Amino acid sequence: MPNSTRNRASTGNSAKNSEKKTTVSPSPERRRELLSTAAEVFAAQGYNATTVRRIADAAGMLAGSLYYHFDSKESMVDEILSTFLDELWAGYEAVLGAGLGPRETVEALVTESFREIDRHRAAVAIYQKESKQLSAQPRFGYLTESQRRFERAWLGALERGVSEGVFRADLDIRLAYRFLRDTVWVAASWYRPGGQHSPEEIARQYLSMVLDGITPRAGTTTARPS
Amino acid sequence: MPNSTRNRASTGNSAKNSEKKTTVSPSPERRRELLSTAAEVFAAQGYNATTVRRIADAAGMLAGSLYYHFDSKESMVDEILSTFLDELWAGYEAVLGAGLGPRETVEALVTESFREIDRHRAAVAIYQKESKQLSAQPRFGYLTESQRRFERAWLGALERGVSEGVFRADLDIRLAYRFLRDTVWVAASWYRPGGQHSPEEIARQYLSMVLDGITPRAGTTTARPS
DNA sequence: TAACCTACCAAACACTTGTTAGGGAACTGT
DNA sequence: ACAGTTCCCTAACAAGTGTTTGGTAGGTTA
Repeated sequence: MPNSTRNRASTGNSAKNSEKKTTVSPSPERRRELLSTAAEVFAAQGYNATTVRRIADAAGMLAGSLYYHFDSKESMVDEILSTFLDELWAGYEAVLGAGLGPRETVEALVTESFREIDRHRAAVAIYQKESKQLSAQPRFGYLTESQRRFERAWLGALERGVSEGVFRADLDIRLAYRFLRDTVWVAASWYRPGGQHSPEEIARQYLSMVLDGITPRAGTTTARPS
Repeated sequence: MPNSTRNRASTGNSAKNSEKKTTVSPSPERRRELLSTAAEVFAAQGYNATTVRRIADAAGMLAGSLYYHFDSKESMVDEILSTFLDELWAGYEAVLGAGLGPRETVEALVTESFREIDRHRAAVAIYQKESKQLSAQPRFGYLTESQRRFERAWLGALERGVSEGVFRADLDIRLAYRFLRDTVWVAASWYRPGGQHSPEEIARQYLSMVLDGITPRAGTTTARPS
């Protein structure tokens, strides 16, 4: 039995959102508030470990009341993840379409990623932990699709960089891709906004390590005492 | 109400295992078999999302039968994680006690980590995903303790390396630590044993990127066409 | 044959889970 | 004063959860 007529259509699948409802439509502002606290709880406890009542607690209401705003627990993560990915790809496409060189593209992608972590750290953490399980369900197919776009974008920049000589040619490029992708996004698990490092500064440090390594480059003395 | 007298004491807390039971003691071999399949399911579905009946299914028996071998679902992860950490630290301590230089220590730690991922990929994946939540419970306090040992070992090597000049001094060392730690262990999420890369080879590539970066070093021509 | 042990099954238990139905208080516009 | 809308509460539901209890087939030992 489908749900009643009171709820809005989920924004899920990050695409079409068409349904005419004249009966009831809860305010989108409250929706966003609730989604924000839900995302926080999801990120902290994990999706499956989070009960609807816990979210309601954090929001200062009872479990059933959440269903005035949302169809289901599932549609909450759906909306959290899809709105995050929409914003993420808006930023990514801006970078990819700017006609930058491969090295500058990688730099811009990394920086943009850390900005996104700064803005949506809860959503990123959820994406990190649960996307693998969620993407099995057809409803969350856009997660798999996004992952493929991701791979194409990064691999493209890396390959161009290798052929242009700005990246090393002796590396397994697929390994390098996973290396980059992981190092950037795991940061969401420890990053706390308002800390001593701005996202741009973290990006700079990460890029410095990824591009040049953690050992001193030519020109610096490699001391070897004892 | 505590559990009955039939089960063995959990090997958890990775330390003392003292209790005299003369009534019943299931064979340790079968225990290990079951723990292995349980670890596989936990790693694939997530701890909370995994039901006891699913584990029993994968083991070819009924849910209740698992309780002949184990106290609880919790004690299963406990034993999986603690035995993994025991083996891990055996390898780590061997490296740390070998009197290597800072760079060689880092290389050995990374290589050892990938070997551990090869052997215990399921346990590593579980550790990655659930340790944060689990460590909140006092039963899993050894997870937090292990994390601290981890930090000390890595930070120590990095600091020594900086003061000896083999690592760059201009990096936030704490950031570098998290960078190293994460990049190594996330590999468990995509690594499949029996693939085209041996753990040692993956370690070599990772170390090459981490130590020297993904851009060409001095001596190589940095082409810049157009 | 008898006693015993190992390793499982069958069936239920108490509890938690996501979700629904109906109602009501506060505020709005008329 | 009225109806309407928004937002939440109370109370319950069915399904699924981890766990327990008692039983039993098959092997080993005496």
